[in-house]
Amino acid sequence: MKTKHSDLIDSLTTRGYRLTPQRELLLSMLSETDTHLSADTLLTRARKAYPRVNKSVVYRNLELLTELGLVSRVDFGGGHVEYEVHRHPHHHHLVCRNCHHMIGISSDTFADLQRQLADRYGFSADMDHLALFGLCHDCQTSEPANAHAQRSHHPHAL
Amino acid sequence: MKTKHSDLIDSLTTRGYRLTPQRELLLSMLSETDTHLSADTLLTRARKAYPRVNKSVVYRNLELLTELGLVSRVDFGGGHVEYEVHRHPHHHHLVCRNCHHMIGISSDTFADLQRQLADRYGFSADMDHLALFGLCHDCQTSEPANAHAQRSHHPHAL
DNA sequence: CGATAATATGCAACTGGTTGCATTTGCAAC
DNA sequence: GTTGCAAATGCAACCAGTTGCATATTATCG
Ligand SMILES: [Zn+2]
Ligand SMILES: [Zn+2]
Ligand SMILES: [Zn+2]
Ligand SMILES: [Zn+2]
Repeated sequence: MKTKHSDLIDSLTTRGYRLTPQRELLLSMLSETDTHLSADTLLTRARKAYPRVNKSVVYRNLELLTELGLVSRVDFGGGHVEYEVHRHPHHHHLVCRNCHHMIGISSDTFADLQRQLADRYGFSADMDHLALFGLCHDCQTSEPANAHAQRSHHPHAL
Repeated sequence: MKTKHSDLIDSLTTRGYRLTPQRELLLSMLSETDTHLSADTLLTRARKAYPRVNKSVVYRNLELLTELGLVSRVDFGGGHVEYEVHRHPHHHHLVCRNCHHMIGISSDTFADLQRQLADRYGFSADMDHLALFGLCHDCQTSEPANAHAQRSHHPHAL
C-alpha cells in the first residue's frame, strides 16, 4: 500500500506539518501492517532502521497523527493502547478477559446505541475504534482454568 | 452508610481474606463517598488518617476488591482509572471530550447492544461500568474554543 | 493466652510514558 | 545556494504505577 503511505504524507504536509524522517518512518510502518501496533513496538522497530529515534518523539507523533485523524487509536484498558492507520469502515473489538481471544466486529453493531445516546442525551459518542471486554463463547461455560489469569491462589476462596 | 461498610468487611472475611487496618480504611473511604475516587486520591486521604500506608498496598487492595466484586472500577482512558463501591443498579458515563462534562446513564441503555453481541458473536460483554467519550449537546455546535483542549497552536492548521 | 504459619505490608528498585528545555532541522524567502 | 526562524527532536529528569522480597501482622489452634 504505497499509495496510502504517500497520501498520508500529503495529509501532513498540506496541513503545514513538517515531514521528518521519524514521521515518515512511523507512517510507513503503520501503513505496511494490517494489525495494530503499540507505541513501544513502533519504537523498537523504528530503532532498527534508525537507531537515534527517541521515545518521546514516537509518543508525541502518535498523538499528533491521532488528532489529525490519520491514525486510529484503540484503548485496550490497563494503559494498553495500540495504533493503526485510519481506514474505512471502522471496526471495534471484543476481547475475552479469560483467553484474551479478540473478535473484530463491524461498526454498525453500535449504530443503534449511538442513535439512542443522541436521542436521549443529545450526546454524540465517538465510536471509531472501541474495545469491549467480556467472555468469548468458549470461555462462558468454563470461566476459570483457561489460557491465562485463573484465580489460582487464595486457599479459602470459595 | 455504616451498614454497607460492615457488609463489605463481612464479604472480605467470610471469603478468607484478612481484615487489615488498610483494607478497612479503604473500604470506609469508598463507602462514605458517592462519587468515584482515584487510587492516588485514596492514597493521599488514607495517609492523613494513617501516614504509614504504602501506595503498593492501595493498588494491590483496589485490585483485590475489584476482583471480588466489592468495588467497581471505571477506566476513563489515558490511564485514568477510578473506583467506587459496587452498587446496584449499574451505571455508565458519557464524557465530553471538549468540556469534560460527565453524564451518568443507566445500564439498560446497553441492554440491546449486549443482547446483540450475545446473539451474533456468542460474546458476553462486561457492561458494569463503562465510560464512553464524545461531544455533549452544548459542545456539538461549537466544538473548539470551549473549556479545555482547543487546538490553539499550529499556525498553518486549517 | 502464646505459638505457628500463611498472608499482607513496607520498602526500594524498576518500568512505561510524560515534560521542559537546549539543540537541530525542515522549509520558505531571498 | 544561503539565511533565518519556527517546529521538531533528543535528552535527562520526572511521575504514576508495578514487582520482588524481607519483615510484620492476622487468624487459628492447642
Ligand atoms: Zn482495531
Ligand atoms: Zn475466551
Ligand atoms: Zn460510575
Ligand atoms: Zn461538552
